[in-house]
Amino acid sequence: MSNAAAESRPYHHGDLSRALVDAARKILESEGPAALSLRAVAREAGVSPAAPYHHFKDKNELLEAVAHEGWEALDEALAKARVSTDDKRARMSNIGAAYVCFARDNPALYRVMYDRSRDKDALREKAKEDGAYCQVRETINEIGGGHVSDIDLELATIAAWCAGHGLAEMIGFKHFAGLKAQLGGEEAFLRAVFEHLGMFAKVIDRA
Amino acid sequence: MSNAAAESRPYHHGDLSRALVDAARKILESEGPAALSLRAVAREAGVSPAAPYHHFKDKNELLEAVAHEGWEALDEALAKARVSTDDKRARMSNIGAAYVCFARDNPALYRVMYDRSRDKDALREKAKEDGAYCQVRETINEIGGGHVSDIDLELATIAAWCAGHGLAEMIGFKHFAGLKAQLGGEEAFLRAVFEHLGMFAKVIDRA
DNA sequence: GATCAATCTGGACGGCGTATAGATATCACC
DNA sequence: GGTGATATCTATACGCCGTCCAGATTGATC
Repeated sequence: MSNAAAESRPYHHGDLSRALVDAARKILESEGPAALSLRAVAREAGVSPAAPYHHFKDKNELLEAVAHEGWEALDEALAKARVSTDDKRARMSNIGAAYVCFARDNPALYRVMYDRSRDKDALREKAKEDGAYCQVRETINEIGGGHVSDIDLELATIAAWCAGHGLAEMIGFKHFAGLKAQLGGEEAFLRAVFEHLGMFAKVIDRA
Repeated sequence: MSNAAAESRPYHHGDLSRALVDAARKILESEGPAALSLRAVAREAGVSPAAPYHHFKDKNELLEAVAHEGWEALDEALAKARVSTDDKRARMSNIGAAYVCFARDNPALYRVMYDRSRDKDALREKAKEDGAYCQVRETINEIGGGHVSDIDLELATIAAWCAGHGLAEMIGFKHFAGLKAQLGGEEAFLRAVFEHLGMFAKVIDRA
């Protein structure tokens, strides 16, 4: 079932860059980040180890493409959470839960996304303009009724993002298993932690 | 200056495992995590590529030893911050700042520490018993005047840890440079974010 | 239909983690 | 104090990795 294109593939693939990104995501999901070598991706796509170099400068650029799609998927997940309710506070909580659940459900992809960000010392530019980061900021702004100063808005967004990321990285830790059971599941645990963070307390209390 | 032991070293090193860990930390600081290969560590220590295998089962076990020392250093940094003031709330804030500053000042080491934790799906055991994690919990308990329920105490500690870790991972992002300047430095930025987190609001407000 | 650029293959290079066999030093015991 | 067992280190080798290059194959252009 793997190596799908091996039989009777024409010499020119047609859309190899697309196939390579798909192959990379497939390997990422099924075998984890450690198994994600350029050669393995090429194998999965049914081409020689050197073929990817006609579509990506190097391995890093391929991973960048994978990460890019990850950010888009995250944008979508947050957008869905954002329109899930009319209650402003619940909306914020839902976004937080959606963020962490995305990381939990796509751990390898999430890892690649952040590893690429770290190398550039930046969140993806698009996320800042109109993506996930911006959605969080806009939601906080709504909660604050539009009266929040620019600097507070930025700080609150950063605080929310940091809290979400921190929780996302640790949600899988075995250490938390007992607590999750005690609270009635992972989602309940998640919201309890958010509550303890007094998430965005400064902005919310002012609203 | 590197490869210090190359000249006239006896056939038996004396304390190679110690030297290997030191070499690893040196490479980590000067060249970053990507350059940290077992072979490079052996070169730095002046031994053959196979020598480390008499002291560590594999590369992973060497990194585990490096991470272990990292956690000890973090414990120490937090302990120092914890006795820095009598004001309970300021103490919490100082611990948070100390945590993030540790990550900022030892980025490569911090990365190794967490990468090892992730592979085990757990924070280091010792941290949970009497290390950094426990120090945070104890401080939160002090703030709460000892009246905080076990479950709330655990949740608050997790919340604090997640927030600290999230901020630690992002403190270096270029995106924040303008905001840092506007607020008068990194530490001011850091405390502003903490404030927006309404850090440990639930416990603090109950105190 | 000839030419040219794009795409893919095969083979090569050095570096990696790791395994094995053999050399050498240390130490325990007679 | 010699002798052997044992711990430590070296030399060498294997397969995998990322990457590069020369050459084969293809599709597009005139």
